[in-house]
Formats: sequence, structure tokens, C-alpha cells
Amino acid sequence: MRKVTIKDIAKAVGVSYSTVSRSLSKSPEISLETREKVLAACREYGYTANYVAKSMVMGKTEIIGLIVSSMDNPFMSELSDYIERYAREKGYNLMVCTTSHNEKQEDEVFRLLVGRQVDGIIFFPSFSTSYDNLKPFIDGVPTVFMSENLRDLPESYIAVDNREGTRLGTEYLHRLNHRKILYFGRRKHSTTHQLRAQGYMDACRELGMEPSFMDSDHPFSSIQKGYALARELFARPLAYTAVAAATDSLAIGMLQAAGEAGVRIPEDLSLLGFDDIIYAGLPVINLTTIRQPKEAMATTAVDMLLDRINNPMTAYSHIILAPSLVERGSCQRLSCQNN
Amino acid sequence: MRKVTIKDIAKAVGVSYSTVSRSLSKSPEISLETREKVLAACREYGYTANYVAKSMVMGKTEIIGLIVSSMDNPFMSELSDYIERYAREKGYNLMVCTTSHNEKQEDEVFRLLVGRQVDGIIFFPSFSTSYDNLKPFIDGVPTVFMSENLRDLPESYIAVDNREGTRLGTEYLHRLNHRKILYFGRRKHSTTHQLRAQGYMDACRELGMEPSFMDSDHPFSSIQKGYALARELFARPLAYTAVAAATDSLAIGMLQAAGEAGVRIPEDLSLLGFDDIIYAGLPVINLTTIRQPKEAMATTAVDMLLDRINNPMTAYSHIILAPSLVERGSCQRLSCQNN
DNA sequence: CCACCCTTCGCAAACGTTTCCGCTTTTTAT
DNA sequence: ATAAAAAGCGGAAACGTTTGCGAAGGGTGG
Repeated sequence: MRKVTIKDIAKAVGVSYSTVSRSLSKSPEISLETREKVLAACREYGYTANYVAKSMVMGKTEIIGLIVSSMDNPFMSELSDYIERYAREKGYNLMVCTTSHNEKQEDEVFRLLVGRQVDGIIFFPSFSTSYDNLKPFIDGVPTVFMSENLRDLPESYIAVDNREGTRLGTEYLHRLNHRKILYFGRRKHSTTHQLRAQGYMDACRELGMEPSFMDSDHPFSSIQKGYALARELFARPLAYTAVAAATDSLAIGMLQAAGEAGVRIPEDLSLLGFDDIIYAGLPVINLTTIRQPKEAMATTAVDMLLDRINNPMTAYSHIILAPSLVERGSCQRLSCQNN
Repeated sequence: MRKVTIKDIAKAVGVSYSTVSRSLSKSPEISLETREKVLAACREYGYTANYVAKSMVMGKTEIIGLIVSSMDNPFMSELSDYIERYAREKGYNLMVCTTSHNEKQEDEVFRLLVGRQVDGIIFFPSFSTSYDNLKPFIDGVPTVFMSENLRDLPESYIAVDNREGTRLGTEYLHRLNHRKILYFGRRKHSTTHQLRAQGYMDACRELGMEPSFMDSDHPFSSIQKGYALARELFARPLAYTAVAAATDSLAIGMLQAAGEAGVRIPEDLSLLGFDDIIYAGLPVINLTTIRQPKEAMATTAVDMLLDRINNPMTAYSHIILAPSLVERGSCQRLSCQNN
């Protein structure tokens, strides 16, 4: 059951195996006649070219590595989906590694991928730490970061304009007559979240509101965390009329706690998310949120990476995409006397 | 910026490159002294072994291919997450290909993966068609199917007991005094769904109920489809007290339509899902459902595959896992007079 | 009819490893 | 002390491709 190689085809047709290779790679210097004999033999024997051998001589694998924290976040899985599709369209396959929000894992899979000789890496870093032990490897492989978390590293990155996103959202809530808005999410460990908090503060300053925060030490956003935090919040009398959450997951967690606490959304409290994950659009959830342009982020990231792969001398590029507000049902205009 | 190879290390240390290779692969026939010199040089020069070269001589890549329809289904993304983690734990990397429920794509990526020389493939087929043009390739690579859709093919597969799942669920609804239960989902194109429908019919026969179905031609389950179908259903007076949906996605779509139509779940209609995707557990959704043991399915699939990779002569194995009922809030006991 | 060019193909090197085989050199046993 | 065994290492083949170079053959122009 040995696999059939180019040499088997050559022997079958009665030509040298370089001729077979050339026939397959539409090189012009092969007569139509022999080429067709070769192709026929390939079909007959079920020949499939060995990519690893090809990779070795060509010096490229046409594989791109993808490093993400986990697929259990719908934002990540949607994005990976777009990335995989677009990359394959461009002739590249995807090798996916998850890190479980573990910095040591991030390090480990990065080296693993360079050992695998991937042509490039798309990397969603979970943190904004130094990544010192990544630096020796980082310029061995073209990399594009899908966040501003590592924007000090000399590499390309692409991200949504997080600061503008929350600014936009806060402004929107203000237009709805809200004056007491809570920012619900973390501000540490990650530039992404610092920027989101910044945008909120910017808007507060512009509009003359007092910023207030609810945070936790836990470095990640999840429904569970949002739920736990919101329970604390609802245990005391409500001091806010609106909440700007740092992520949709946090917002959905709060939604759940609100249901249990008898807090009605949006009648008692307006709730704004961030990301526009697919479940935000579910009518039962119906979350007004700040949208990240996921498909554009995915295709642009791949294009940036391919660009760096094909022209290694080009400079790094940094692309920031515009967020947008998608209005659904979780935010309500406040009548003025309620203020 | 050429990559540093084993020969560079050899030259640096002053030994032959076979010695370097042996030092790295903890072969016993190298003195401690030289081994340490080699390791030191590797660190200094930042050497990482080239897996593609290694793959070629070893005749294996330690990559396993994963073929799924799409990651936008949370069931799939959760499963892939488990698979990726467990596979890497076992020393394998994952190459993911999506097919967009397209049979031609399934074919194409399968061949692509064998060209990539993956050691094995985990494949979620979307259909139960013949896969004739797959057959010549299928015994070139160990494969395990994660569904019974292709159970006639001479290959291993693993799946949940779909038939038992819906039987269980229907029985449960019957215990809740429901006698008019609608089966909401497709029955064609896929053995998986035929089996689910079967289980429902089995229970109906056992319990003396008349089966009824609502279906559509569209071959896939999605929230959108469930929504559209349910709208039709709710446009007429309700003839059922309970619905057994073929998937959570369909159920969630129905949930949405119910909200719009003023049908209260579970007061007016009990709703049962299938899969237990992560969003079924959200309080705002709170769907009672039949659970597929996702983590067990993932790890078992990987184990089955590795077993076939390591012992090519072993027979195919077929594993069917037990589903379980998870009770949440979408089903209600019917008081008898309502019947 | 000869020289030259173009077409078509074969040979062999190269990619970076692992591993078998064999050669020294050292250790052990007698 | 000597023979045998063991330890430590180098040489080279092999994995399956691509591709530069050279060679043979046929065709064309003078």
C-alpha cells in the first residue's frame, strides 16, 4: 500500500520523472502528446503530488498558522471561519493552534509553527505583555497580529478602532438621554481593553459625564464572568441608567443576571455590547452593540500576511478598521424626567 | 536571513551533522559532553528543527486533517476546540478545512489533505451520498467519520446514538403529559437526521401517539431556517402542545418566532432541542435538550484515529455514545385537562 | 547539404532531516 | 597482556519533489 510517487508514473509512461513533474506543472517545454499520457497515468494510478516533498524544495509550505485563544468564543470562531475560507481561496491551508489564554502556550505554539515551516502566522495575542521570548522567532516568520495588544512589536497588525467604538457607543447612549453610564469590563492586561475604556472616558469628558467602572481581576471576558459581576451589581440599588459593556459576552452574562434579578432590559437599564457576535442578533438577546467588521478583518489580515510573505522587504503596515453601531432592542431612550 | 539548519550547528560545534541529529533525538549513543555542546549551540543560534524535512524521511507528518462544514455552528466549533487540544496533547497538529456544506468541496479538501500527507483525517460528512469519488482515496489515509452518515463505508466512525436521543426526548415529553408532539426537522439527505426522526417515531409507536412532521427542503439546520419554518407554523392555530426539534439551532430559531408570534415557551408550547450547544444553556434561552457528549466524542475520535494510524491492520471500529437529557426551562408538564 | 536553432526530454543536484553501517577508540573480560 | 565487546562518532543513502543544464533530434534558412 505504498503511496504512488512521481517515479511510478514515470516508469509506467516510460519517461523520466522530471518529465512527469514538468507535465504536471504546466511547463511549456513538454509536448502535448507526452503530457496527456502522463496525465492519463496519473488518473489511472490515483497519483496525488506529495506536498511535503514539494515544500522542501520550494522552500515554502503554503500553510499559514493561526494562533487563537480558543474557539469557544463565537467571535473567534466566526473570524477563523472567514480566515480559513479566504486563505484557502488564495491557495493556503490553515494550521490552527489554541492557547487557552495561556502565555506559555502562546510561546510554545508559535515555535511549533515555525518548526512546521508555515509561511506566515496570524496571531491573536491574549495579552499585552512583553513577549520577550517570542522576539527571537518573530522575525523568522511573517506575522500579522489581529489586535493592538502587541503594537510595540515591529510587526504588522490589524484591529478595529476600539477607542472609537466605545466612544461612539457612549455618545449614542448620551443621545438617548443617559447621563449615568457604567463601563462594564476590564481595563488591564490588554491594550484592546485599555483602548475601549479610553474611548468611554473620552466621550464622558467630551459630554461632561462622570465615568464609572466595574471591573474584575479576571483577565478574560466570558458570559460567566459577566453574570457573576452583574449579580454583584444588581445586589445593590441601581445607580445607573445604562451600561456599556466591553464585550458582547459580558453583556449577555449581564442579561442573564438581569433576568434573575428582575431588572428589565431596556426598560430599567439600557445595555450596550461590543463585537456583534452572532448571538447578539438573536431576538431573545437582541443586543444593541458595536460591530467589528469580522469578514473585512479576516480578509485584510490574510492579504496583509500574503503581502509580507511575497515581498519580505516591505514595511510593516498597521490597519485600523472602523466600528459601527448596530441598533437593536437593548437600549432605550430615556424620558427626561427620569434623569 | 537563511534559516539555521542542523548543518550550521554541526559546523559550529565541530561534529558531523548526524551527531547533532542524534543529540537532539535523545539517542543513547552520544556522550553527555558532546550532547551538551550541541544543545548549547542550538540555543545560541536559535535552531528549530525543520518538521517538513523530518516528515519526509519519517514518512509521517504528525498532522491530522479535520474536515467540517463550517465553524459558524457552535456545535462544530466546540467540538473542533476539543479535538485540537487533545490532538496537540498527543503530539499532533490540526489542519482544518471547511466545506460550506458543499459536496464538491468535501471531495476537494479530502484530496488536498492526502496531498498534504496528513497522517489521518477526522471527517464530519454533511451528507449521506455515495462519495464515489472519495473511495479511491479513502483507504490511502486512516479516517474516522464523526457521524453515521457514511456508515456503509468501510471505515471507523463515532457518533452519538441519535435514534435513542430523540426516543428519550419524546418519551420525556410524553411523561410530561404531552400527546400531540411535532417533530421539527429534516428527514432526508443525512442518516443522522433519519435516525433522529426514527427515534421519534419509535417512541410514538411505543406510546401510542400519532407522529407528525414539519420539514423543509433545505438540507441544513440553522437558526434562520428554524425561524422561517416556525413562522409558518405559528401562522395557523397551534395543533400541538410540544415540539421536538432536530437541532438546538432549529429550536432557537423557533424560540425567536414564538416570541414574535406571542407564543409563550413553555406555557403555550414545550420545546425540546438536540445537541446542547453552549447557547442552549443561556438563561435567556434556557433550552431543555438532548445532550451530545462533545468532549468524549472529540477525544474518542482522536484516540480511534491514532489507533488506526499506529496499527494499520486493526479492524474498523464503530462507537456509539449515549445521549442524555438535560432539563432546563423550555418544557413544561401539561395539566391533564389541557389535553 | 551544412550549420544553426528550437523543441523536447533526461540527468543530477538540492532541500534538511533520520538512520544504517562501519570505523576508531576505549573499556571490559580473560 | 591480548582479544573481544562496547561506546562514540562520521559517511552516505534515502524520503519525493523541482529545476538548471546539457544532449539529442528535428526543422529551417542559407
